[in-house]
Amino acid sequence: MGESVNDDRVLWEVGLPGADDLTPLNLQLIPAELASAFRISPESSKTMTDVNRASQNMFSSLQRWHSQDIASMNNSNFKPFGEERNREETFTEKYETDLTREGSDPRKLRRVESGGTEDADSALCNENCADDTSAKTLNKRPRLVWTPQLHKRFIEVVAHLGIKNAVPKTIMQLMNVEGLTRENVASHLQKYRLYTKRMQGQSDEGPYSSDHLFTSTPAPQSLRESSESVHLRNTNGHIAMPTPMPMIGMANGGHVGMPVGYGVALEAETCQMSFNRGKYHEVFSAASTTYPV
DNA sequence: AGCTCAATAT
DNA sequence: AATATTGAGC
Repeated sequence: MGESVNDDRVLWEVGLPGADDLTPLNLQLIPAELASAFRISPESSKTMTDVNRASQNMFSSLQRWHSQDIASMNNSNFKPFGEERNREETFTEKYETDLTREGSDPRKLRRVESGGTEDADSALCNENCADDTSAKTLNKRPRLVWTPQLHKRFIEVVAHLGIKNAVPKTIMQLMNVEGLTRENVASHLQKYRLYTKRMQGQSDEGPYSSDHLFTSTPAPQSLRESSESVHLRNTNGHIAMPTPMPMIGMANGGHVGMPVGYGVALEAETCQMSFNRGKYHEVFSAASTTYPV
């Protein structure tokens, strides 16, 4: 428990002290008497929320550092997420900071009930909040934007898994994208299957045959009915899909009123992939993966 | 519990 | 148009 913030983001486990061996960070490290004896001004005490937030920040900076290869892997002129660049909060930080509730996967905390904060807010809202129950409390997740980067990883993972094993949960786990839900993947997968089916019927090419988007990426061997992705697994039983990817694809469909910060798929220009007759081409325009009719 | 598919909603 | 949600059947 203590050694990982989230099952999907286990970075290290072996050789590190367990939770029981560590002093909880929300406790004062220096006894009050000792502190005053050395004129150390006491730190403000930390709540679990503070500690969790700090952990999240640390995790995120590690992931940012880690994800530079992802960013540079895409030949594009995208620069790795800059260190000094004003850092966007990750999706997880923004919506799922409360990790204190043990045993519950944070991504399942879809909506949080607000206990009795309807006083001042509801006083301010006069007309259109009757149905909306104060959007703040709903804490709704922005819709996922399947950027080319995300889609590429999706494709890679599906290819790795093979047809039989490419199910939403497994895909989600292998993609290792923070904040990505099974529902996100299921929805995308459904659409993707429809697309591939259409492609099947329309040309001689199967879905995985000549589209270099599908074949260029890692897994030629498992394309055909691989029942084992065992060789991909590491000791955890988790899969060795290396670099965790920060959630960069969240956006609000371009609607107003949403604070900028988590949308922002990389830059104004991103590379859009679209598919025609089993081939793909790249268009520079708005950013999301499309399956043209 | 989870997968898939269709229909529907946003 | 893209994604989410829901519900049914398995």
